[in-house]
Amino acid sequence: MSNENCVKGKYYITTPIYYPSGNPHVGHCYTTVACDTIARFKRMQGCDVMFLTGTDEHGAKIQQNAEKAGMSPQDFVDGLVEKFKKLWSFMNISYDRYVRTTDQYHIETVQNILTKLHDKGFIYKGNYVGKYCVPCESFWTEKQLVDGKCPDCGREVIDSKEDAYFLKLSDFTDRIIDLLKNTDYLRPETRVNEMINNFVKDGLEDLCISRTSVKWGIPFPFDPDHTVYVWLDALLNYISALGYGNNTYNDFDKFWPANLHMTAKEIVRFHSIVWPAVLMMLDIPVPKRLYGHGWINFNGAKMAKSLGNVVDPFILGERYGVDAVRYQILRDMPYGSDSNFSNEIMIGRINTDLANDLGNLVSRTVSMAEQFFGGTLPSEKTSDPLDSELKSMATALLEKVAGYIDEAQLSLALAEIFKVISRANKYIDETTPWILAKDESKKPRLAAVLYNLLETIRICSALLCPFMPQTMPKVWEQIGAEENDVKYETLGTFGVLSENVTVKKGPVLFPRIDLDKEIEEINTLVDKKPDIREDEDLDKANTITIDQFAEVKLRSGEITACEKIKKAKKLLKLTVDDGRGGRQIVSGIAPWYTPEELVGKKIVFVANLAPAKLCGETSEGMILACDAGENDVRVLFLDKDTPNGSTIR
RNA sequence: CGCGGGAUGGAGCAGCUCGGUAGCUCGUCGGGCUCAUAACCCGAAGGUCGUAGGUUCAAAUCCUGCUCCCGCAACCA
Repeated sequence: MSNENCVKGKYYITTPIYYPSGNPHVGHCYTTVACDTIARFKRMQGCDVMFLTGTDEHGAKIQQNAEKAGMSPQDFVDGLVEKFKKLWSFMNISYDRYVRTTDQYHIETVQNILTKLHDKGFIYKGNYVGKYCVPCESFWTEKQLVDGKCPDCGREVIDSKEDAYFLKLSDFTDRIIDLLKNTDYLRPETRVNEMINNFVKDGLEDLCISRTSVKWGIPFPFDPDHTVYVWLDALLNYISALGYGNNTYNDFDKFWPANLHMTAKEIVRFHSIVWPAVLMMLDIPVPKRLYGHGWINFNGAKMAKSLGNVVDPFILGERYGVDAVRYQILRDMPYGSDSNFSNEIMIGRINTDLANDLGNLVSRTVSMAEQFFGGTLPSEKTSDPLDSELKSMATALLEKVAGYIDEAQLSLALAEIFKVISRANKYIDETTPWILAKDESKKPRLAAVLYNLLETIRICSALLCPFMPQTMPKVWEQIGAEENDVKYETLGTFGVLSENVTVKKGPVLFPRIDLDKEIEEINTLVDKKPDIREDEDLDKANTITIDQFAEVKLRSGEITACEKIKKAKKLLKLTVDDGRGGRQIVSGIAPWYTPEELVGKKIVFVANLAPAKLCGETSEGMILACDAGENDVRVLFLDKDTPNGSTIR
């Protein structure tokens, strides 16, 4: 039953391909660690697993960032890919294949598919009469515009009549609705309504899939002036990496359709609508399951003792151990919704679950076997009714865990395992082995108790191995389990370890962390603020001339009136005396300033900024303010006697 | 009325589909034990289940209004 998901003997699981930007934090690790755990579990079950991850390397942003860094885009992404691979190897990610959208075979596939879709009439050339936002390099339909402005940045959009290619999504509205509503393709179910209500219900719109402004992309084979929209490029990785449309790999027939696409919730839209539609166009079956998980939230947790947060997975892994990090992020992610992360939560998990419950259980069990029997259990054993609950819980565990893993409910799988671990600790209290040890005639009973504990540990640790692949083999060494004792087939059975098993105490598996001490150390780490240097370097690399600076006209002014814009959360509407006729400036400082405290204040503003409309209000200029920490802003105020409208230089 | 999620003992959550003694983890307090990583086991305190109504013999659970939070969207000229 739990094998249903790999009856064919194969299991194909994917992470999204990551868009390499910024420093990786624990959030980035979640999807990948989750997939890794499932992949490892499936391998244990005997499935032929293909676990794919990779990077999404095209697009305007990459191009820009490369330019800023003074590198070619290819060199730039090569460097980033190394970072990712280093992280994955550090986190013990057992991916089978790593796809890059700049790989030749992927490009080949994308171009082949474009030709195919074009031939089939699903791609057509249109005269794009939509709106284009230059800074965002994005096209928008009239419907998408907000107050006639770019919905992404709010700037003016221009009419664009350039040639563009479109993907005929509109033909697939009904089939997509059917897929979302009547199959279990998209999970959790709450996302189904969200997608249908927001994007599908009113009919899908054809998707513009070409860009002429972006050079760093895959050119259309039949029109090389156009490059492919990055999302289409990216989605195709799931089949290009199997060899669809190229000759580099030859695994498509074997592994497609994918068993599970794992993604974070914000990209469910592309995976639940565009991706299946493309597959339908190609007459390829859709994947079996798309799972959109929540996010790891970093500021949701109030920090009781003002512990600074470190979210760099390398630092976390070094301090607490990679397995502990893997455990915590999987353990605390609930089905479908978001989870919180903080160093305190992490330390709590390590101390209670890993150190106190699991680590200590192994430690006390092995230790007793050594003290009472010199490490090797005798054959003669006496059972007792007291054993039955522990035994039945341990033997029933496999099926429960396998079921949860098939549903991608990793936190529940872990909870289930730790229930058994907890039961084992209780069992020790019930059976009081240290008392049995004092009575020579009770030795057979004592041997049985210890054996039952070792068996429970064997089953739990084997099931935990996909979650914590580094530490569990150390457990097996201690409890004297051979390779054959932790095979999947043995995990539903009690009594697999040799009756004369020999244990060997080893080092502490998960050291307890002293919370107060750790807080101090973490805070000194955080206090160093290493970001500043990076900023300076960036500044030095991006110098401007004095003439360029002179183009920005800064002036002084006085706020004569101020009110909140009702529709907006962050906007204040300021009336500013600029020494001339006065002007209106809209500013996003409502979270930090009330209108009352601003009236009468002298400020600095940019006088020659192009006017813009924000939430329906015109803004002629921008007032200067500075970031004052994580989530704080301070406006630059001038002395009261500063004349209005004078030039600042 | 843009879309959606949420409000349950100090913290984080489950229960709500199919109404009927409010459960789990952490924390706190008390006890037990000593094999163990000051770990483990037991017990206790602590909740009028956001608010106001309605349906019902009975509502955390169904219906309606309201308040507040959080995502998305909008938005920091």
